[in-house]
Amino acid sequence: MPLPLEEAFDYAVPEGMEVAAGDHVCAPLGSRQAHGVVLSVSPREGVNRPLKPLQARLDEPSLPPGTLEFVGWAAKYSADAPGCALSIALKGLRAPRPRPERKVAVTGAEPGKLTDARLRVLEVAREKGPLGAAPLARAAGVGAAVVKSLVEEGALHWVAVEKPASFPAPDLSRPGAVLNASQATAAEALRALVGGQDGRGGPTSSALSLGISGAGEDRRRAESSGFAVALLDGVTGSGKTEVYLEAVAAALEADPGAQVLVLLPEIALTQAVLARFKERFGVQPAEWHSAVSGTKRRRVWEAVATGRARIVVGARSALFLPFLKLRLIVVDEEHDSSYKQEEGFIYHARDFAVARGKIEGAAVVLASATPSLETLRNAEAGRYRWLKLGARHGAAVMPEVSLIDLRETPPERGRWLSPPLVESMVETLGWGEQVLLFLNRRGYAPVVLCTACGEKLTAPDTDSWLVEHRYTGRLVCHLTGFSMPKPERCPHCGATGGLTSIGPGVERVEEEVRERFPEARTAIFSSDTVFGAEQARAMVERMAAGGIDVMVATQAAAKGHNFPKLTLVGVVDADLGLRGGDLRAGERTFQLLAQASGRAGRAERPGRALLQTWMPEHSVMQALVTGDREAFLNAEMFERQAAGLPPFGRLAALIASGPDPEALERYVGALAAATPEAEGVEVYGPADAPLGLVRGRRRKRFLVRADRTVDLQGFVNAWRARVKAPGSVRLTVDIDPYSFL
DNA sequence: AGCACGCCGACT
DNA sequence: GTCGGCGTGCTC
Repeated sequence: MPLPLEEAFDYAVPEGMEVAAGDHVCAPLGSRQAHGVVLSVSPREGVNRPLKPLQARLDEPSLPPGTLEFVGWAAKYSADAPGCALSIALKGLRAPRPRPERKVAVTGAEPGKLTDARLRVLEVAREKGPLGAAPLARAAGVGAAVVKSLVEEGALHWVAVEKPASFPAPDLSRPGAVLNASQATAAEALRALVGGQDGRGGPTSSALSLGISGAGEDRRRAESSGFAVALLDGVTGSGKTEVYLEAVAAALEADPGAQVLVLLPEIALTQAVLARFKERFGVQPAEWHSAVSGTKRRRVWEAVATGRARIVVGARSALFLPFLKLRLIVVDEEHDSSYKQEEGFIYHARDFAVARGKIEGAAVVLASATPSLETLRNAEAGRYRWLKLGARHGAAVMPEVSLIDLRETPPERGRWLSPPLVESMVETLGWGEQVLLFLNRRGYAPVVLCTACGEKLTAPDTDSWLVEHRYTGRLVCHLTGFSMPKPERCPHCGATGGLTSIGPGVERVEEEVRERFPEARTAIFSSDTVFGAEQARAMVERMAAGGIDVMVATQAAAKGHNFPKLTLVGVVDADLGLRGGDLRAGERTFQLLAQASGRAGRAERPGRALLQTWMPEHSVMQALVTGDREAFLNAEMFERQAAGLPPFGRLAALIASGPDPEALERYVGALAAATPEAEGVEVYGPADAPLGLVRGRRRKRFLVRADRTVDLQGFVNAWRARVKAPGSVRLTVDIDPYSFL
């Protein structure tokens, strides 16, 4: 059942009902009927307890065996209920069925009187098959009344016609893009990988220690299949997309039933990306992400389950679609942290893509300009094929990156742009070129402080600062979405006029730009100013066409766009991601800044990137300046290895939360006391979670570090089973945590 | 998840 | 004295 139940339930199959694994059924559950999926059917032996009978078999496309296996694996890996994973896989079925169209068709019966008009209608209807009443009348050149009367007299009748789903087959005869030598080599390697001439049976269970082990049959299936993983590693603009499109083509050519999944970070899923697929294969790929809703969602789900949709482009949850014959998964921007689902059923789509590839016997291509340490480690160890793309496509060169030491040249009080950055902006704008100022912070100011009492404003039920948005005049909690108008007086001490905005957000930086450059045309690109793909496209087009001189942007604009006249990227606060000391801070900052810097000078003009920092000697900053990714990664790897942290060790976070502080404290204490002793495992905590209060619930947190050889999920499950949580306390397990909030 | 059961505050 | 609030527990 797609419900948060610990296990699958057993039911009796009533006489005369045929069901098989993967079939959808309706089953009694307590006092109601629930939708479920058959996991397996076996003779009723040794079941003493009475079983309720299934109520009905539902007419829906069955879940293919690979999907079923993947769902089970996913639940085990995430240490969560199987029903939670299943629920994601069935998301497409919860949408309404497309309403069949009402059309008229001939019955064969003669109408009472056969006029010319009637004759024409019947002829058209006979020739063209079922048509809507209005189109039929139009085609026959008669009024609607003629059709209506023919229906009344029984010569025509209404039929329900399913709208034909439009998932036309891709056109594989189209030529691919012209590739440079480096691209061609990589494309060839990928073609071999998915075409099967090479790499069959490649890395198996050792590839990931994702723990797909065991059952002899699975292993045989995986080994005889096309499972193999490749890392497509190339700087921004090196043309990774063209390369993996060749892998897509190869997979589709190799087998007329083959399906391909391309995963993208949600914000990268724009019309522009879909257009590239359309250009390459002549058809629009099936699209799957949170904004695809209603009947469209169901159509895509059904088309995937029946094999009609051959190319699916989607966000992380597309990984749970019921593919019949998945042969290739591409994970673009594999390092992107938005692949980590942090709420509800917790998973990392990149890791799960590799697992699904193994289960389905599909090739997996991970593409990035700044691969994650996890992936690099696998590539270095030879478990993934490592394909490196060389220089940038076309004539452009990488921008020159330099640091602005804020200790030496700080901005004036209340300003955020340092003199050297301003000077460079003057130059760039003087040449008629564009500037992108990058600050990964929405709104006007991240903190509002009362100068009378010193209180920083927070939401009533959550411990994170309220962010001031001047554009809307509201204070917003970016964690929960809570918002309120900016008050006149301090909610804490009641003083008026003491509320001060602390620190910069994109709105405030844009304000400074307007003050300094009154002539410049400015724009803010963030999720608060740009809603949806349509507006994003419009903004990108305006920038590309030169309609904006200075764009101030959050990471919403850090990737994927090509602005030929953009030659200066200024990073307002390069240190931003390094504060807070989480495991991947350095790595993430490097990735983000490398992306942002890579925006400058993509065409024939050389670009510059200026990074404002308080710690220019930090290894992240040095790596960005020297362009020595290798050295930075080596240092980072060394530190992780020494500490036994990912990718050399494994982590799990346990977060207990509840409204009653005492009950929570008692439970967490009992858990701590019950920590199992295990070789190669350390448990830290309980500590107050960094945001101790969220949505009125107190939170406490444990962190488990384990050696790679340890069964981490087994440890966590055994541990939590020792202490029963009171009803009011919830325990969330996050395997491989990314966010440390 | 949904639904029932159960135990405490504002109504007739 | 009852309606209904949601906190708690169960569903093969």
